[in-house]
Amino acid sequence: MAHYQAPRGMNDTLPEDAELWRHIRDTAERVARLFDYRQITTPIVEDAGVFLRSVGDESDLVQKEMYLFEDRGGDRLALRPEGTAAVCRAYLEHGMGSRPQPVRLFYIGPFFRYDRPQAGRYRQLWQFGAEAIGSDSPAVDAELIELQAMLYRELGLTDLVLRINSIGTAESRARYIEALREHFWPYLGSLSKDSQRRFETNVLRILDSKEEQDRAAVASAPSILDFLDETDTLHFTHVKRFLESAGIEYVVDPFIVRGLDYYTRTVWEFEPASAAGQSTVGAGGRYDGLMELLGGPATPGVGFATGIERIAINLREQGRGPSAEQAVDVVTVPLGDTGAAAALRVASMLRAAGVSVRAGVPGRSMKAAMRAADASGAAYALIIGDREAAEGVATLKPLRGDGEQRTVAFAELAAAIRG
RNA sequence: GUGGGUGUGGCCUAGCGGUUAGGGCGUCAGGUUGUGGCCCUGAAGAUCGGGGGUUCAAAUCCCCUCACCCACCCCA
Repeated sequence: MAHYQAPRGMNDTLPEDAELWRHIRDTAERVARLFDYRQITTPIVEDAGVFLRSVGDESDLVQKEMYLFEDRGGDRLALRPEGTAAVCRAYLEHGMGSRPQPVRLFYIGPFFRYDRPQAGRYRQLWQFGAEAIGSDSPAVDAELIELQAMLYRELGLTDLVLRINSIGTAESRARYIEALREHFWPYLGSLSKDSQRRFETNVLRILDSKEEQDRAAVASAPSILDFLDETDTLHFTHVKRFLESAGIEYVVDPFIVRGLDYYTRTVWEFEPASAAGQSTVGAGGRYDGLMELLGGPATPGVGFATGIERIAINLREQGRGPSAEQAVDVVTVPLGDTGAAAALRVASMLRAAGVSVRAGVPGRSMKAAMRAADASGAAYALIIGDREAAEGVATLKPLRGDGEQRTVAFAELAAAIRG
């Protein structure tokens, strides 16, 4: 019979990967707390409107990538495709506007996008994200970028390039889009097929076209930075200044655009210097208009999200990450019925004392039991047969390095093992 | 969503029209009496991703399908 497989684009995380994942998550949470960000956990499912209204009806994320379904009560729900809108919904729902501003939050968890899978691109993906809601200060933009940069640095993920841009307000962007249309209009016939389509759907996307034939038209295109109003320009200037004083290297890339409608002003991306394929490791931006889209009062916000799988991929490529899986301290070698019973008691005693113990399977030959103990990587084998059991002792045998085995009373074992 | 590549026991892989589908790693059991790591022996485990077809004969050729991967699209 045909065997079941995990759903397309969704993966099991096996024990050998878990160590790396835990390292990434622990580091992320630690760094977030260093900046006084506190964890928020929202449901994996939201009212579809949370994303439809905020992310933008026209975006690909909503148009073709969102898992939508109706529950038995007829409510229209969505598997969350991203974190920011959900965090903002929670901010409004719980009246966080009356907390000290900005409210600094981080989250980590699975997200869902109905994409065609590829390496580093999955239908269920894990993201770590941080949001600061309630302040439009450029210092907060810089703080988020610094947090994200520190996370990568702490993980040993060098080789990343930070690219930043400002896409202004909805109004200045509208003027820019108009100017882009005018600019590309004369070239339309010579543009690539994709870009001709983008001309209709999303002109901004033409800017990051990889097509050779689009290059000239793109190179001479106007820059969004020339369309920002005075306050947005000033805001961007301050962000850059703060980054400099924080010692964070960046490049301004006026061609960074965003697929989600809610972004305003600052946007940024971290990419491997040797960029290729699904390479963006994390990206963020400011979203001053988002709260109103969700029906709340005008409230500025800024945040980023980073893909755990993509971090893991990059760490593996660079040969970073935790060096070895942690081995158990002790493996018991139970012999005979009385010995097996005693081994169980000793194991629980040791665990209570904080020593990790793998219970050896009774009934095997001693040779097999010792082989298993050795293969486990444990520091000690603890032999408990009928003979030992009768005397209330165990044979403690070091498996690494030299060192003689010795007979130790049950009560002394924990101390003997800890050395 | 578009175009392309790949798919052999848990993992890596040989075979590429007629083989009992071979090997390595791993797993389990042994190598006499309660002691591992090396070595040796043995065992289990594959209808060759799945389904159809061509052929006297298919893991090997063709079609469909599924999954992964690559380039787009898009994004973390």
